[in-house]
Amino acid sequence: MSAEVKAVTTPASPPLTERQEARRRRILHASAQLASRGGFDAVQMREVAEAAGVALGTLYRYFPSKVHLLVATMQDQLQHMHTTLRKRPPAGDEPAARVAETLMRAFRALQREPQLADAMVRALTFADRSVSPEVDTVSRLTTAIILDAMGLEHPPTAEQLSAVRVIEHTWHSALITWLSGRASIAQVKIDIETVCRLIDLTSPEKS
Amino acid sequence: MSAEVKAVTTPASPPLTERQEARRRRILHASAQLASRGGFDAVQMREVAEAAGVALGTLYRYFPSKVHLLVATMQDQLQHMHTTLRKRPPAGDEPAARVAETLMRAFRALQREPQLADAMVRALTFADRSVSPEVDTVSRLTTAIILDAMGLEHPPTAEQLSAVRVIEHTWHSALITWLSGRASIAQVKIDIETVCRLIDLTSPEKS
DNA sequence: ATCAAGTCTGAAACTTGTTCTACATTATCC
DNA sequence: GGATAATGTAGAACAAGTTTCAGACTTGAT
Repeated sequence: MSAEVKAVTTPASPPLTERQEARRRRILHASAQLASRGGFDAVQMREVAEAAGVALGTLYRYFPSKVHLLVATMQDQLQHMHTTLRKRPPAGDEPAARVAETLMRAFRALQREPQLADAMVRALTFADRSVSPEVDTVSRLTTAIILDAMGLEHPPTAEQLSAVRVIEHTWHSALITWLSGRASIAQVKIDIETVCRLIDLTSPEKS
Repeated sequence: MSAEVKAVTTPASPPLTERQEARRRRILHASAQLASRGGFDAVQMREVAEAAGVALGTLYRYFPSKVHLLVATMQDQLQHMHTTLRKRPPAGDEPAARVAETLMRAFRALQREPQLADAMVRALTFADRSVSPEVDTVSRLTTAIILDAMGLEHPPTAEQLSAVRVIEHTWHSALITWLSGRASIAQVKIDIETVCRLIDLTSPEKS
């Protein structure tokens, strides 16, 4: 029904034991919890460690910096969102409309936890080179969501991939302007819809 | 020759004395200097203060946080760039081509001081609500540069403004992915060119 | 010239991300 | 089951952004 979508997973270098997996979960949960309350600033490493029942040193062994932690948190949340979005695929006829609908749905989901969104997005854009692999994973996840929404019959062309990248850029940046109170939701909607026009423009079936 | 472009300036609440203006300049200069060396991390408030020959408390009176300082630095650099770009307007026939050319020129200018670019852009996207006015000024400056490059005869339509916003989003976000080593210059170029197609798409003279 | 208000300085204190150390616990391998 | 390496813990220590404060200096009005 739609082009094959490769699973986006982390390589998970050394397999974790059960207790380690549980620790990791507890940490991510604590991180999301604290972020939901007070955003980026409220995610304090000592508090995360305490809430997760883990020593500070251990927290740093699992996530080498606050930004790593929050980017991993975003990865986690995006996974959820991806599976949720997949359950009810968008209804529009045109790929552009479907992508716009999907992104606005994702946007409304983030609206429900604006502080959490703030923490994750700020971490994402603040990340430096040392976090590139993790940020890349998030980027691939986002790409997967958009491609999924397009519902292509064939693998995307290079042009389409470029359009998707631009959509991603717009998505992140629009999110930031909204989170920092410099753009209204209506404006974000317009921007998303505007950029989604690029999809039709780069569709190989265009007349 | 082109639609009127309002000057983009800060309101400059209380007029500064000469010595204060000089201090402000020294601070911004020190900030840019340090940023050029080691990027965001190298701009340490104590060092900026010392290099500018000013007490730490004074630095904080002029710029209430490191992010404020770097955003102001960006404002400053953008002003320069704007006047520089204006000297030799882009040559293309189509507005889209002119905008793409202008942005790539700006991009190459930033390439010459990648660390400085890093510091400014990271600060810009990391800025929270307390920096909104300053970030807004930067945004207006960027918009002015793009509108200038378009060389419109008439004031832009709402659709065009939306396209310009999307271009700005893409510009910032693409810059970030390049700065953090996740995208090549070639890729940035493609993304810029892709998004600039929106300009033609939203041109009122379209057939 | 003088007084008051506002500004600047130098230095210390405080906060939070990050690193380090000495020791305890757990896992792995023989 | 015991040696041993890896992992986890508690807590101190360090780094850099931010705040605070007492005293010195400028400035503007009278």
